[in-house]
Amino acid sequence: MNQSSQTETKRDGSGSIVGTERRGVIHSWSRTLIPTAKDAPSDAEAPSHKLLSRGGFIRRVGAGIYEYLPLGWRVLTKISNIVREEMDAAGGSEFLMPALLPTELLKETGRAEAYGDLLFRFEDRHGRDSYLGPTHEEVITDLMRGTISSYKHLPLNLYQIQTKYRDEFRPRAGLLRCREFLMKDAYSFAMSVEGPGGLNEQYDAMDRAYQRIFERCGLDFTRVEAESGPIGGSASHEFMVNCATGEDTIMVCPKTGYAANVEKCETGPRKHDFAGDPSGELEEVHTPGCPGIEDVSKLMKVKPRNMLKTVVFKVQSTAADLEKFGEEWVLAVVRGDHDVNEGKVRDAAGCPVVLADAEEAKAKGFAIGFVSPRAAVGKKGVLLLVDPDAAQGVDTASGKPMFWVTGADKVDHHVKHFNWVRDLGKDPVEAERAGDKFLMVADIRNAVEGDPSPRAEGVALEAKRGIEVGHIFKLGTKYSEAMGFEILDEKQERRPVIMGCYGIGVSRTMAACVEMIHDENGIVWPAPIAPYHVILVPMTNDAASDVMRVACDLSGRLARAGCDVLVDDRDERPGVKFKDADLIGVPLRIVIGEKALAQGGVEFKVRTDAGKGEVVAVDGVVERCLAMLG
RNA sequence: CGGGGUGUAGCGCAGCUUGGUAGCGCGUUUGACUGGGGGUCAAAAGGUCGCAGGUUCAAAUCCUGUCACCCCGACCA
Repeated sequence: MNQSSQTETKRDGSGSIVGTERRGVIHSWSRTLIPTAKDAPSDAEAPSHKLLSRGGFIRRVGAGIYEYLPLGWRVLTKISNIVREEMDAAGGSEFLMPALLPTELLKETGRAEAYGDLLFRFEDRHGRDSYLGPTHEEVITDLMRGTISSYKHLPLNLYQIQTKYRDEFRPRAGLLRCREFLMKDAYSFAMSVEGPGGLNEQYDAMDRAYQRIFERCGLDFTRVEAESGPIGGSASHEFMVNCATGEDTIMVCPKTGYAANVEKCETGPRKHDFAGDPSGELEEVHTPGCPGIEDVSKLMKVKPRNMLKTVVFKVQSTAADLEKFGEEWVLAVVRGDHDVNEGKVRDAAGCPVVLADAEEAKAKGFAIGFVSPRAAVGKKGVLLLVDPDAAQGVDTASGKPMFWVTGADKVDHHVKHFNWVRDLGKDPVEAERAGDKFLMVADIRNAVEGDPSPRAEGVALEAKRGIEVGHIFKLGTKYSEAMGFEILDEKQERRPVIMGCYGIGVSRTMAACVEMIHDENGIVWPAPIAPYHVILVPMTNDAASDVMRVACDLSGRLARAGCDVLVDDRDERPGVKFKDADLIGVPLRIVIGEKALAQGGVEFKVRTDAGKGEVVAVDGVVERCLAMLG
């Protein structure tokens, strides 16, 4: 086998094994597998799922598991190759790690627990605990600590394109949320954050590479600031394909271009004022079995925006930290129609926090589900954090006293007419003025549409939907410290290596592209990732005909010019071929029929144009294609 | 994990209430006619009705269990 492949290399017409110009492929529809269908499987809902299924790109094997048929694989290969080129250009080296891994690897970072049920775990026949990799930080850190021993080996950036596994509770939307999916993951290693070869430089290089990758793929995308999430680390950006059907919400400042996901998005300054007269006598209401805002809202017929939501956090830190911070609990208060943001609570409190364990909080005297801001007063070591929109004594819209409903601090009860000054247990206006360190007003909620932009005064944030296709993180030393990946620097000091990690959901990108752009006839591929650039539709498949001769000649010329060509040589009626050509979304269609051919022409049509297309001289059509494909 | 739903031919579905010969459309095969946006006619192939028990002379249909899958929610690099 080796021998024959060597021979073939020599037969390559170029006589060289490097630097040859790319030659396109020519495939016949009848000699590949493109099972198009009129009906999508009944479980397909998302447009990308329906169209990729109907077009014969993918086929479902099990929940969240898909076969990539030739058409689908061609698209994935094209995306992968763009990713490869840009990663290599940015200094990355491709390699491959296993997907099947011993769970032992996760011991040092504790991520088997952190991932929980999302991790595909099982025992092999010898009883060894194993898992299928959802990501590979531990694996590569383990590799590197056994391989790299000097700062002279750094900086480095390694990447792989590989199948990943996540045991999603609910896979959905076809390729958009799978249990098995194709992903590119890259990892960078550096000795410093700043300076040449440092993390920041590597991160910026990846940032630029990602922008080029998604531009080259022909995607309309937004780069947003993001929370780094469970992977950990210090800075992070997401690349979102702009698409109204996207699962993720991003916030955009229309003036400055600032963009962030809802979790990360800052808000501009918002005014607050606790002062204001009570809207009425404090009144207790029986709300049995209604700990949630929505239930209470329905039961009491009160709008969520008139309710105060109080969420109990526990400070998560060492005894020494406790001494320093002097607080053990954090009560975060936001308006009922807003969501508390844990990251912002952490930043405002100045220490790590976790959502309190219900039992533990109850033991401390918090009536979980029925807590009010008053619960913070009179207890030792409880910080009261209030979002500006909740810290209002007057309803700014009407000018009337603000009507608040909040918990009654006992199970199954809420109160009406809560007033900050009268009912808190201490005067918040006075407390603020005196610099009370157990009362703070700060932005602690997720941004919503209409919030003031943090970057431009008087400009409101807009909400947009997107599909996350890329994510880059500055990891820092999280993994190298946990796993003892330290090497000597030029001063002979042992230091943990500084890491970054960079992911692209390759299979998700394919689906996101279909979500982003399609029409009632089918998929519309951007040329760089289309499975074929041109589909030739001969109106007869009689091999001896002029039509077929021209089809052969044209496909050869197109391929030599670098176009991937699909020849629809099926014995089907024209209507069927046209419908299928539109469905699979090939950017250019050339119909070769006797009538036009008699005048030396063929019909040239761009996928998104209506009608038959335009008659172009056979001799000029290759150039025309190349011009259109840019 | 909570709520709802579905498993019948490759795909989409009917039949189940009221037990008795397994059906329709698309697709597939053969033949003829056709031939520029999913054609027409004729013939044919293809199903242990998710699986396992039970009731019954008889189960796709009723009962019990089980598995799988989907939708909404919760969760989510």
